[in-house]
Amino acid sequence: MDLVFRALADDSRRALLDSLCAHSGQTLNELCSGLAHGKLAMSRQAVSKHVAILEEANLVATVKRGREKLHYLNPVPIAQIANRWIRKFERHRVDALVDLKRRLESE
Amino acid sequence: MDLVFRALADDSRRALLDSLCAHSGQTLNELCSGLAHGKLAMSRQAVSKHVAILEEANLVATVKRGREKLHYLNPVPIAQIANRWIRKFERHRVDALVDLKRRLESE
DNA sequence: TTGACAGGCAACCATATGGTTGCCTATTAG
DNA sequence: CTAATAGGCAACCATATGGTTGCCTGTCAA
Repeated sequence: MDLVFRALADDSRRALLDSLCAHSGQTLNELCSGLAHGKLAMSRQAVSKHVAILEEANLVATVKRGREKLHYLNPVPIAQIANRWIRKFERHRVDALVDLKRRLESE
Repeated sequence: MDLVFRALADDSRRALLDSLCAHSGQTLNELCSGLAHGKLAMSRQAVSKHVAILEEANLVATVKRGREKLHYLNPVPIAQIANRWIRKFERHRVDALVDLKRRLESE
Protein backbone atom coordinates (compact mmCIF):
# COMPACT_ATOMS: atom_id res chain seq x y z
CA MET A 1 0.00 0.00 0.00
CA ASP A 2 2.95 2.24 0.57
CA LEU A 3 3.79 2.01 -3.14
CA VAL A 4 0.30 3.26 -3.98
CA PHE A 5 0.52 6.26 -1.68
CA ARG A 6 3.94 7.19 -2.98
CA ALA A 7 2.76 6.81 -6.57
CA LEU A 8 -0.17 9.11 -5.90
CA ALA A 9 2.04 11.76 -4.32
CA ASP A 10 2.96 13.33 -7.65
CA ASP A 11 0.94 15.76 -9.73
CA SER A 12 2.11 14.38 -13.07
CA ARG A 13 1.23 10.83 -12.11
CA ARG A 14 -2.23 11.81 -10.91
CA ALA A 15 -2.68 13.62 -14.22
CA LEU A 16 -1.70 10.44 -16.04
CA LEU A 17 -4.32 8.51 -14.09
CA ASP A 18 -6.86 11.20 -15.00
CA SER A 19 -5.91 10.86 -18.63
CA LEU A 20 -6.25 7.08 -18.55
CA CYS A 21 -9.55 7.47 -16.76
CA ALA A 22 -10.78 9.61 -19.64
CA HIS A 23 -9.34 7.50 -22.48
CA SER A 24 -8.57 3.85 -21.82
CA GLY A 25 -5.83 2.05 -23.70
CA GLN A 26 -3.60 4.98 -24.64
CA THR A 27 -0.08 4.41 -25.90
CA LEU A 28 2.91 6.08 -24.27
CA ASN A 29 3.06 8.80 -26.90
CA GLU A 30 -0.65 9.46 -26.59
CA LEU A 31 -0.28 9.90 -22.84
CA CYS A 32 2.66 12.16 -23.50
CA SER A 33 0.84 14.45 -25.92
CA GLY A 34 -2.14 14.44 -23.60
CA LEU A 35 -0.08 16.29 -21.00
CA ALA A 36 1.77 18.36 -23.56
CA HIS A 37 -0.54 21.35 -23.18
CA GLY A 38 -0.41 22.63 -19.64
CA LYS A 39 1.97 23.02 -16.76
CA LEU A 40 2.95 19.34 -16.74
CA ALA A 41 4.51 18.97 -20.17
CA MET A 42 7.51 16.68 -20.17
CA SER A 43 9.58 14.37 -22.33
CA ARG A 44 8.48 10.90 -23.36
CA GLN A 45 11.14 9.37 -21.12
CA ALA A 46 9.85 11.22 -18.10
CA VAL A 47 6.34 9.93 -18.78
CA SER A 48 7.80 6.46 -19.20
CA LYS A 49 9.37 6.65 -15.74
CA HIS A 50 6.12 7.81 -14.17
CA VAL A 51 4.23 5.03 -15.88
CA ALA A 52 6.75 2.53 -14.53
CA ILE A 53 6.06 3.78 -11.00
CA LEU A 54 2.33 3.52 -11.56
CA GLU A 55 2.79 -0.01 -12.86
CA GLU A 56 4.81 -1.01 -9.82
CA ALA A 57 2.01 0.30 -7.64
CA ASN A 58 -0.38 -1.77 -9.72
CA LEU A 59 -2.34 1.34 -10.66
CA VAL A 60 -1.97 0.79 -14.38
CA ALA A 61 -1.91 -2.42 -16.38
CA THR A 62 -0.29 -2.61 -19.79
CA VAL A 63 -0.70 -4.75 -22.88
CA LYS A 64 1.97 -4.97 -25.54
CA ARG A 65 0.44 -4.70 -28.98
CA GLY A 66 2.99 -4.94 -31.73
CA ARG A 67 5.41 -2.09 -31.31
CA GLU A 68 3.13 -0.12 -29.04
CA LYS A 69 2.17 -0.53 -25.40
CA LEU A 70 -1.38 0.16 -24.35
CA HIS A 71 -2.07 1.49 -20.86
CA TYR A 72 -5.14 0.76 -18.76
CA LEU A 73 -6.16 2.21 -15.43
CA ASN A 74 -6.53 -0.27 -12.59
CA PRO A 75 -8.75 1.38 -9.98
CA VAL A 76 -8.55 -1.50 -7.49
CA PRO A 77 -5.72 -0.15 -5.32
CA ILE A 78 -7.49 3.18 -5.05
CA ALA A 79 -10.66 1.44 -3.97
CA GLN A 80 -8.69 -0.53 -1.39
CA ILE A 81 -7.28 2.66 0.08
CA ALA A 82 -10.76 4.10 0.22
CA ASN A 83 -12.09 1.06 2.04
CA ARG A 84 -9.24 -0.06 4.27
CA TRP A 85 -7.57 3.20 5.10
CA ILE A 86 -9.93 6.14 4.80
CA ARG A 87 -12.73 4.47 6.72
CA LYS A 88 -10.65 4.54 9.88
CA PHE A 89 -10.63 8.31 9.87
CA GLU A 90 -14.27 8.85 9.01
CA ARG A 91 -15.30 7.39 12.34
CA HIS A 92 -13.26 9.90 14.32
CA ARG A 93 -14.63 12.94 12.57
CA VAL A 94 -17.01 14.03 15.29
CA ASP A 95 -15.13 12.73 18.32
CA ALA A 96 -11.94 14.57 17.51
CA LEU A 97 -13.57 17.92 16.91
CA VAL A 98 -15.66 17.68 20.06
CA ASP A 99 -12.56 16.77 21.99
CA LEU A 100 -10.69 19.72 20.55
CA LYS A 101 -13.52 22.14 21.28
CA ARG A 102 -13.67 20.96 24.89
CA ARG A 103 -9.93 21.46 25.24
CA LEU A 104 -10.17 24.98 23.89
CA GLU A 105 -13.07 25.93 26.11
CA SER A 106 -11.38 24.69 29.27
CA GLU A 107 -8.51 27.09 28.53
CA MET B 1 -4.69 18.95 -2.38
CA ASP B 2 -1.22 18.20 -3.59
CA LEU B 3 0.08 18.94 -0.09
CA VAL B 4 -2.26 16.33 1.33
CA PHE B 5 -1.16 13.64 -1.10
CA ARG B 6 2.49 14.37 -0.50
CA ALA B 7 1.96 14.34 3.26
CA LEU B 8 0.27 10.96 3.05
CA ALA B 9 3.09 9.50 0.96
CA ASP B 10 5.21 8.66 4.00
CA ASP B 11 4.89 5.69 6.32
CA SER B 12 5.93 7.59 9.43
CA ARG B 13 3.41 10.34 8.80
CA ARG B 14 0.59 7.88 8.24
CA ALA B 15 1.61 6.20 11.50
CA LEU B 16 1.41 9.57 13.23
CA LEU B 17 -2.10 10.04 11.89
CA ASP B 18 -2.98 6.58 13.15
CA SER B 19 -1.62 7.47 16.55
CA LEU B 20 -3.61 10.69 16.69
CA CYS B 21 -6.64 8.79 15.53
CA ALA B 22 -6.24 6.48 18.51
CA HIS B 23 -5.38 9.14 21.10
CA SER B 24 -6.45 12.71 20.46
CA GLY B 25 -4.49 15.64 21.87
CA GLN B 26 -1.08 14.04 22.24
CA THR B 27 1.99 16.16 22.84
CA LEU B 28 5.05 15.91 20.62
CA ASN B 29 6.88 13.65 23.06
CA GLU B 30 3.86 11.43 23.43
CA LEU B 31 3.68 11.02 19.66
CA CYS B 32 7.38 10.30 19.67
CA SER B 33 7.23 7.57 22.30
CA GLY B 34 4.19 6.16 20.57
CA LEU B 35 6.31 5.28 17.56
CA ALA B 36 9.33 4.35 19.65
CA HIS B 37 8.57 0.62 19.57
CA GLY B 38 8.58 -0.62 16.02
CA LYS B 39 10.34 -0.06 12.75
CA LEU B 40 9.53 3.65 12.68
CA ALA B 41 11.38 4.84 15.78
CA MET B 42 13.01 8.24 15.31
CA SER B 43 14.20 11.32 17.13
CA ARG B 44 11.91 14.00 18.48
CA GLN B 45 13.15 16.43 15.84
CA ALA B 46 12.28 14.06 13.05
CA VAL B 47 8.76 13.70 14.42
CA SER B 48 8.59 17.46 14.70
CA LYS B 49 9.39 17.84 11.02
CA HIS B 50 6.77 15.29 10.03
CA VAL B 51 4.19 17.04 12.18
CA ALA B 52 5.05 20.33 10.48
CA ILE B 53 4.34 18.74 7.10
CA LEU B 54 1.05 17.34 8.37
CA GLU B 55 0.13 20.78 9.71
CA GLU B 56 0.91 22.42 6.37
CA ALA B 57 -1.37 19.90 4.70
CA ASN B 58 -4.02 20.79 7.27
CA LEU B 59 -4.18 17.19 8.44
CA VAL B 60 -3.40 18.01 12.05
CA ALA B 61 -4.40 21.01 14.12
CA THR B 62 -2.42 22.07 17.18
CA VAL B 63 -3.15 23.97 20.37
CA LYS B 64 -0.40 25.48 22.46
CA ARG B 65 -0.97 24.76 26.14
CA GLY B 66 1.71 26.24 28.33
CA ARG B 67 4.99 24.70 27.32
CA GLU B 68 3.41 21.82 25.49
CA LYS B 69 1.71 21.57 22.13
CA LEU B 70 -1.31 19.35 21.73
CA HIS B 71 -1.97 17.68 18.39
CA TYR B 72 -5.36 16.87 16.94
CA LEU B 73 -6.25 14.94 13.82
CA ASN B 74 -8.21 16.86 11.19
CA PRO B 75 -9.91 14.28 8.99
CA VAL B 76 -11.49 16.84 6.63
CA PRO B 77 -8.80 16.79 3.90
CA ILE B 78 -8.93 12.99 3.83
CA ALA B 79 -12.68 13.10 3.44
CA GLN B 80 -12.30 15.63 0.63
CA ILE B 81 -9.95 13.33 -1.21
CA ALA B 82 -12.36 10.49 -0.76
CA ASN B 83 -15.22 12.54 -2.16
CA ARG B 84 -13.64 14.72 -4.82
CA TRP B 85 -10.89 12.51 -6.10
CA ILE B 86 -11.58 8.84 -5.49
CA ARG B 87 -15.14 9.00 -6.77
CA LYS B 88 -13.88 9.73 -10.28
CA PHE B 89 -12.19 6.35 -10.45
CA GLU B 90 -14.96 4.29 -8.94
CA ARG B 91 -17.13 4.93 -11.96
CA HIS B 92 -14.57 3.49 -14.37
CA ARG B 93 -14.10 0.26 -12.46
CA VAL B 94 -16.19 -1.93 -14.74
CA ASP B 95 -15.74 -0.10 -18.03
CA ALA B 96 -11.98 -0.24 -17.94
CA LEU B 97 -11.75 -3.94 -17.18
CA VAL B 98 -14.31 -4.81 -19.85
CA ASP B 99 -12.38 -2.71 -22.31
CA LEU B 100 -9.14 -4.40 -21.39
CA LYS B 101 -10.65 -7.87 -21.64
CA ARG B 102 -12.03 -7.07 -25.08
CA ARG B 103 -8.62 -5.86 -26.19
CA LEU B 104 -6.97 -9.04 -25.00
CA GLU B 105 -9.51 -11.29 -26.65
CA SER B 106 -9.20 -9.57 -30.02
CA GLU B 107 -5.50 -10.37 -30.01
C1' DT C 1 14.63 -4.09 -47.57
C1' DT C 2 15.04 0.02 -45.54
C1' DG C 3 13.59 3.91 -43.33
C1' DA C 4 10.42 5.80 -39.96
C1' DC C 5 8.28 5.14 -35.64
C1' DA C 6 7.28 3.25 -30.67
C1' DG C 7 9.47 2.39 -26.87
C1' DG C 8 13.46 0.82 -23.53
C1' DC C 9 17.97 1.65 -21.20
C1' DA C 10 21.69 4.07 -19.05
C1' DA C 11 24.17 7.93 -17.59
C1' DC C 12 23.95 12.14 -15.63
C1' DC C 13 22.23 16.31 -12.97
C1' DA C 14 19.75 19.34 -9.61
C1' DT C 15 16.89 19.51 -6.06
C1' DA C 16 13.78 17.48 -2.51
C1' DT C 17 13.40 14.56 1.31
C1' DG C 18 14.20 12.23 5.68
C1' DG C 19 17.16 11.97 9.17
C1' DT C 20 20.73 13.34 12.52
C1' DT C 21 23.26 16.39 16.11
C1' DG C 22 23.80 20.50 18.77
C1' DC C 23 22.18 24.44 20.78
C1' DC C 24 18.58 27.90 22.11
C1' DT C 25 14.09 29.59 24.31
C1' DA C 26 10.25 29.25 27.28
C1' DT C 27 7.62 27.34 30.88
C1' DT C 28 6.86 24.76 34.93
C1' DA C 29 7.98 22.26 39.34
C1' DG C 30 10.86 21.81 43.50
C1' DC D 1 15.55 31.09 42.20
C1' DT D 2 16.94 27.25 39.75
C1' DA D 3 16.84 23.10 37.51
C1' DA D 4 14.43 20.13 34.55
C1' DT D 5 11.29 19.66 30.88
C1' DA D 6 8.79 20.73 26.19
C1' DG D 7 9.67 22.25 22.12
C1' DG D 8 11.91 25.23 18.18
C1' DC D 9 15.79 26.37 15.02
C1' DA D 10 19.73 25.71 12.10
C1' DA D 11 23.34 23.29 10.06
C1' DC D 12 24.61 19.32 8.01
C1' DC D 13 24.46 14.71 5.52
C1' DA D 14 22.97 10.76 2.55
C1' DT D 15 19.86 9.19 -0.41
C1' DA D 16 15.59 9.48 -3.25
C1' DT D 17 13.25 11.77 -6.81
C1' DG D 18 12.09 14.03 -11.13
C1' DG D 19 13.94 15.39 -15.10
C1' DT D 20 17.05 15.61 -19.10
C1' DT D 21 19.96 13.82 -23.24
C1' DG D 22 21.74 10.23 -26.11
C1' DC D 23 21.65 5.91 -27.98
C1' DC D 24 19.78 1.20 -28.84
C1' DT D 25 16.17 -2.38 -30.10
C1' DG D 26 12.20 -4.02 -32.24
C1' DT D 27 8.25 -3.52 -35.40
C1' DC D 28 5.68 -1.89 -39.15
C1' DA D 29 4.95 0.41 -43.77
C1' DA D 30 6.59 2.07 -48.39
